[in-house]
Amino acid sequence: MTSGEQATPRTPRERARAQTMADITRIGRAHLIEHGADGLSLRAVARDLGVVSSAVYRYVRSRDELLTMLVVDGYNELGEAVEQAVRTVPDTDFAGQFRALGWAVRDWARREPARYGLLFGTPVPGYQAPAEQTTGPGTRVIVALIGIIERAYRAGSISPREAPTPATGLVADCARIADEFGLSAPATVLTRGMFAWASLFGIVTFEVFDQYGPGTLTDPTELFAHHLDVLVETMGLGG
Amino acid sequence: MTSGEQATPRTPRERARAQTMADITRIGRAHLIEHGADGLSLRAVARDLGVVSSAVYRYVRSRDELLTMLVVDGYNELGEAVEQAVRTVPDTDFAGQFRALGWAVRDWARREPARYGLLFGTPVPGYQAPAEQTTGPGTRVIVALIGIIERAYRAGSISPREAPTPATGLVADCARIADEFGLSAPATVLTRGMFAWASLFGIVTFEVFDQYGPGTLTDPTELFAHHLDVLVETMGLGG
DNA sequence: TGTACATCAGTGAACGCGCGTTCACTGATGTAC
DNA sequence: TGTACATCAGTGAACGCGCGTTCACTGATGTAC
Repeated sequence: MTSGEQATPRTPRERARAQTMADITRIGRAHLIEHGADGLSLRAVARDLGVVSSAVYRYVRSRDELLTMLVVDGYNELGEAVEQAVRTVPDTDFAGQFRALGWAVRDWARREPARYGLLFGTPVPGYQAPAEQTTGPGTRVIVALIGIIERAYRAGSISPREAPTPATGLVADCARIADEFGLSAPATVLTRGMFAWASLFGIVTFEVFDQYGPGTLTDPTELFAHHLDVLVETMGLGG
Repeated sequence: MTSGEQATPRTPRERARAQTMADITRIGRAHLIEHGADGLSLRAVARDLGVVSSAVYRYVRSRDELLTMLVVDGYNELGEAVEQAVRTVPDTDFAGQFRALGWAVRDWARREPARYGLLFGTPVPGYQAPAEQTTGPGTRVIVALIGIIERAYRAGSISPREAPTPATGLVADCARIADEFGLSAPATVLTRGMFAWASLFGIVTFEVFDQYGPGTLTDPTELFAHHLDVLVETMGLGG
């Protein structure tokens, strides 16, 4: 627990403040869903909160700070969902763990398309998420994915391919990352993990942003399941 | 040539009108780049055009119509770039054609991140691109991709895999699409094409929207090249 | 070739709207003695 | 336990801003005879 944070609110005032903070986040989420990141306005939030617009500044320094709160909130909710999903799969079923991760991302994205868009869609012009607050929550999915790959590799459950060979700079990047996270998996395995990572979000984005075109698919779930199968195969995670 | 269109402007007035239309598109592009889709405003375009705001309504019915113009414009420029790139590769080098397609998409996206975002990023809330105008230009990339796959299949240059097997509904979808476009490639080949399609854009989006995180990669080009290699392998296009 | 009329580009004012943010203030809640 | 002071939530007015869109208009360009 950081010293700046309050464990549990003690006084009524503190409880009220925590409640209002939660309300603001909730209302902000709703506005994000309805009007997108650009349509998110402190005045509108104040209106829904039943309070005069300037009062919101007691809780939030600026519109951008509210946006950051919602970004962090989104990353954490997604991260939670993914970690939770992976945990439900037996320890040695690595393909199953990856599939669970994939489904969790997709489910969350379909449930929360606007918030998914905020995190993985077009950057909001003029807004840059502050790294100190965003990095941790923003890396939970890739950390979970790397965890699966590393455990699978150590268990000998991954079949590395020689081809295609990553370029030398890329191999160096992988070595640095492996060092940083204490990984034993080689570059050929890690680059395929990065491929799976980017592909997964591409596949989810295509579905959530409706890029397949109308009437192309009778059941997008089937296509997603197929894509996951291909990714499992590509990563060499076996069946 | 549709009857409503003008081949070449005959009168000075017509020439001036065509010029102004082109100026509006050009200025709109610039504003899109600087302020995003939400920041695109007719008043600002008018200002840059050196004209009073209401004058723009002589050329464009509404803000949404301008947005549609820019969407179509973007799709066409990307489509042009992709088709052009594919053409430069020898007829029988199907892997090379796919790689050329991939690089063309990436190059355009990196050159035009804001317009790429308009086409493949978060949907603009409250705006729905009209299908009649968008569908044609919007499908040029996937049509080019399907073309490569189909020609490769007919030439026997694609090695189909049995596993993973697409679900029955998905197979039916593929049959319908194959029928519509006169394709002979089976579902197992087509679904991998769809995988490559979505993956490719996911990979490009990750790079353009900066999802890899700062300092992770020394040279993103190497990673992209690697990803393309993996996709070529996944599609069974050989080397 | 000249004239009368129709078409069209662009003007300027106006409508009603929502936004972020600041500031001096009131009144309630919390705390130290 | 009671009082004096400090803290804080929320008010209301104001600032200056930009937006989309409509409308009656002027003056230039195009066209039919």
